[in-house]
Amino acid sequence: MIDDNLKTEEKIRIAARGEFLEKGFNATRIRDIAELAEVNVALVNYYFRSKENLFDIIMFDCMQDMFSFLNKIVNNEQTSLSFKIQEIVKSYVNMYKTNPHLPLFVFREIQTNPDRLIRKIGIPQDSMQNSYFFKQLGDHISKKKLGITPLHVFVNIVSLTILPVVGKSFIFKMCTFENEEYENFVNEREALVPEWIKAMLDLDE
Amino acid sequence: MIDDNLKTEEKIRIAARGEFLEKGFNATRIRDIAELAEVNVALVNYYFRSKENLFDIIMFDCMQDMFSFLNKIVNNEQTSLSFKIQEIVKSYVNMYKTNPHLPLFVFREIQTNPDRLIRKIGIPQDSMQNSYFFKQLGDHISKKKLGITPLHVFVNIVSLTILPVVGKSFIFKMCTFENEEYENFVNEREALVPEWIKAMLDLDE
DNA sequence: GTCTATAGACTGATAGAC
DNA sequence: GTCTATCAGTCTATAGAC
Repeated sequence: MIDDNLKTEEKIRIAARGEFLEKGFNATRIRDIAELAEVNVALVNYYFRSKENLFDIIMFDCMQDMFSFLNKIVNNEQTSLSFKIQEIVKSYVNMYKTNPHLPLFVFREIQTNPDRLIRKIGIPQDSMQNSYFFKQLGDHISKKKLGITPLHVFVNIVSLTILPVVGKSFIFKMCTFENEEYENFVNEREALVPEWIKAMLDLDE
Repeated sequence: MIDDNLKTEEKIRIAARGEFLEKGFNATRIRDIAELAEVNVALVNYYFRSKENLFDIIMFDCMQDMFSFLNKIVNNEQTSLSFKIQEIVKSYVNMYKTNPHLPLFVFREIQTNPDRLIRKIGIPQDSMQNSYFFKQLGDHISKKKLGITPLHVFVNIVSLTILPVVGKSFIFKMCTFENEEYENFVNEREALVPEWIKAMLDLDE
């Protein structure tokens, strides 16, 4: 599974990420990480000092994966509203394909231990409300005299895109699905969600 | 916090639910449950035999809370499409107020241990796809010739309503909020989400 | 850097007195 | 039913040999 040619440190990192994302901090054992990485247990502590420290490193990466591209999209002053909407949706659908456990993991861990994360991971507060995207949305909404706020629109985009990922098991519980079918379902939404949002905003182009 | 006049068994049950919902199975310690319930540690095992058994009981209740009202709404042949949409949204917003941790907890635990849950908790498979609600949606969609499926609509309703709950911490990460403000935000959505869904469906009444 | 062996801490569960 | 005391198991972390 994990490439043998990688350095030990990297093998541990990859294995740890897989385990933490799937099981969370408490249910993950250092022994499992070591086994998955095909290295000796003691090496995990040798390279990363403690389980908690290793977790923080993985978590930092995850937060980056979850937020950093978003900041790039929403602060680009060269792109249109509808382009930004498409990009956000596309990015999260893509995340689903490469990292299906990521959003649920991040949601849960922020909630479980918000202090540590806010302290360690430097995502600027208010990064959304001060973004160029929110300014564009605000201008558009007042021009069209719609009875909503930029925040509702943003939350709608995220909701329609991410819930099918974090709530996959919930949906599977009520509807029969093959995994492959579900992939199609999510792919369909990559095109549909921007359409729905644009309709909500009475946005043409 | 927990009423002293309750029977011991009930005090433990309430405390356990609080702990499991907030921290999940692994991060919860029997000792914490006992402390919160203000009873001796040994009594938790006396009444519930094991931590796992206690968890299963709590989980069963949670699944009921999460799914049972939904089945009632979607299989009612007397109510209109738009009424059903409103009811689903209202029920989940209400759940947010009384049980804010419930959806995230359920999502996570179904994913972590899907087998056990499917075995023990008797929610009929396909309950959604065979529901009267899906039939109504299907009829309406083909009448209006819309390019979507009932499942997309249902997922949209759940997404727009539940993501602000499960992803609360995510949203807090990017936007400054007081808890009270956020409650308002969710309340606004209780009226907005049905409007958005109806617009999506080109539904008048 | 990598291994074995083990210390040290924590947790779930129970025996037995009241 | 409730309590104290304790066992048995598991896990992280490290000391020390190679």
